[in-house]
Amino acid sequence: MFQATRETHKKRRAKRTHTPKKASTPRRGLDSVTLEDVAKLAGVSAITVSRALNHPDKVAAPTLEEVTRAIELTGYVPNLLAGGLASQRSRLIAAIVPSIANLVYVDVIRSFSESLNSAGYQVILGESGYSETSELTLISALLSRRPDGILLTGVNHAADCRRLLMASKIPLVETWDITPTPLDVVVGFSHERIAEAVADYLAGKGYRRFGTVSADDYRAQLREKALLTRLASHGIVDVSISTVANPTDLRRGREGLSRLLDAGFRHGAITCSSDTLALGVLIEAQSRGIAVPDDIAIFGFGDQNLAADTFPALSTVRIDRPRMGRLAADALLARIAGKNVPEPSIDLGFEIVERETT
Amino acid sequence: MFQATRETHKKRRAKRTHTPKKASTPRRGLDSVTLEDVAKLAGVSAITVSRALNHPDKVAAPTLEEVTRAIELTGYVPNLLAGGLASQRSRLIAAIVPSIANLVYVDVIRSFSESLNSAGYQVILGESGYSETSELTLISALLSRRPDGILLTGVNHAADCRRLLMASKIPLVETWDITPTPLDVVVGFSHERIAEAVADYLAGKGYRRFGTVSADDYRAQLREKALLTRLASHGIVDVSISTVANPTDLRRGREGLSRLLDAGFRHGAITCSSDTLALGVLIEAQSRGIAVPDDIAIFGFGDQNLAADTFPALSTVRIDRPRMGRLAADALLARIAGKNVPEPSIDLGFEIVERETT
DNA sequence: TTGAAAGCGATACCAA
DNA sequence: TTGGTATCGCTTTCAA
Repeated sequence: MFQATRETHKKRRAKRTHTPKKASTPRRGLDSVTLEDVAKLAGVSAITVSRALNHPDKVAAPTLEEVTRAIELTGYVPNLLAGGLASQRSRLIAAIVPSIANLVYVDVIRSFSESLNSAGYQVILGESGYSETSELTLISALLSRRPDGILLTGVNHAADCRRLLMASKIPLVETWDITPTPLDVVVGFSHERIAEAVADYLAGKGYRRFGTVSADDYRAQLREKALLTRLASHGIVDVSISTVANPTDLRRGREGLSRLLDAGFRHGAITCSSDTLALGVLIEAQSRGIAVPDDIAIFGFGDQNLAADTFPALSTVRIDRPRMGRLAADALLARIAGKNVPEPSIDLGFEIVERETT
Repeated sequence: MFQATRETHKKRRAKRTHTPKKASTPRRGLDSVTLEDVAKLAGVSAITVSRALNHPDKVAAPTLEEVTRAIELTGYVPNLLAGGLASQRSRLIAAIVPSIANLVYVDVIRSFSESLNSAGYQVILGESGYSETSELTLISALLSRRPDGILLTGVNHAADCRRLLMASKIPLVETWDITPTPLDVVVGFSHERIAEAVADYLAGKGYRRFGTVSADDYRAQLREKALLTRLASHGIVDVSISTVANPTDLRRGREGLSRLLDAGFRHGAITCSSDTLALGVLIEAQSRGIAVPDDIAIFGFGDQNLAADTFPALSTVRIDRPRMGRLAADALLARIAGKNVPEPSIDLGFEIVERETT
């Protein structure tokens, strides 16, 4: 039966050709059923099927029912390459993260994707961090899919990236940082302000000796630098620094503490650029019989589930990552809808989570 | 200058129209430069530019150079929606994982993506695990992008999913499990055999009392069941079971041990469905002053960096996840190239990693 | 509410 | 080695 439909269809196509040639090879797989096949079966035109799918409210109820039945019967799967090309809307969102192996970024992407999925979009991920391909190459590759929107991590991008992104005119949201001059919209927080808050907090508690265990990562270093500056303004300059490679894991945290101890650090406060590192430091401390937080206090960052309630000796800075993802999605959807977001710079803020008597 | 080019182009288009109408709205953003614009500038035809991009070896060197220059000058970004539609090759691979928040799956996806990226493909991820949308919906959504290949996690799929996938005729690789009857190709290992090996190993060490801390997850439960069966064949039936929710994290591991202790477990071996859980169990044990592995021995699964060298009290089962990703990519590429993979069922195997005197 | 015709930007096929 | 022409499957615009 579909065979017959197929033939008719083929003939019509052939007729349109001025110099008819051999019929093109029959379509296979998913494209063996097209909108037109569904339309034939439902006794309507292709465009009506398209409407039934994309604007069901613009189609009469009985027609809609007929079409729906035909779609199920044929097992029709829309071709979004064709649809996207025709409509100039790919329903694709590109998201660039430093690493998908880092839970803090993944948390954001998950809530971001969730929001967008329910709005009919799919998210395609690009990893910028630890690969050899430049960010420009990555962005170009993603742009060739003609995404309707883009999520970027951070607010610092190479000049050629900025240029390309601006030229593309695609709605864009930057995350994980804040700036008064976003490319388009930004949803994030100030790493400097966080570092200052932590410095003030710990200095206020009376700590005078400090250690840091930070990942070799742009934002981690940003916080560390701001921390040192602020501590200095409190008159504190006795800070041991340990930088560890990405990705951060417990082992690196353990190593970080070992190195601080090697460098002569004994008592005081240690700030870590992630909760994973903080936990590694805690584990190393415990295995060496160092009392936490009595001998050393440990401060993390991110409020990864890890640290939150499970390890009462760890204080940390809470970032509402799911919220960042949701707000980023909302902002992007608004921009895609053509709205000019009233506030292009959204500060999520943060919260210092105290544990025990850090 | 491009402005002029634009006009010419428009006119040509208009001529082809039988009933000429208002010129269509000018293209914006990325599509403001098309293949044809580049071609004009390079003084060749569109198809030649296309060749220069996709089959540079089929284009004369001087032409290629000319075209390359024109591409740079114009900032041309190919439109893969159009290209994919015309060529029936999207250069997109869909990968479905239970969760992107679980490092073990991410490890595989990363090496998988890396291989595919260098072969000119992009990977689009779908999360099947913890969402409300059914796997069928997810697969349909991904199929509408017309991927050239698909990666699936696991070998058990609902009947309607199998049907849809078979009908799509898209090359497919299943992972994380093994079966003599894959849908297409499978790269993985036998969870049963692993569980049996662990059971034999621990029974051989003389352990007679067991506890398990397993995630509420298909493959974890598969292993647990096989473990129990095998232990029973060793005459061991004294097993306390603790099932924890996904995603597994350290807290859940701690809780798992607490529950086993509540249930009266005191000495013996504990097998965990992930290294994260195992580490949580270890941490809880240490905080309670329980000696590991003297009082209780802990066995993990996966050889997550976490456990490997950093925690010498933990034994585990090593799975070569990056290799799984690479092999999956290779198999998929072969299938896309139309080759019939000689061995459609690739067993990765595993390795028991002993630590201290478990 | 529905349909006809004209593209969307690129590639395949054949011819030159 | 290069180019003309006809699609690819769908949506837009406009008309009925």
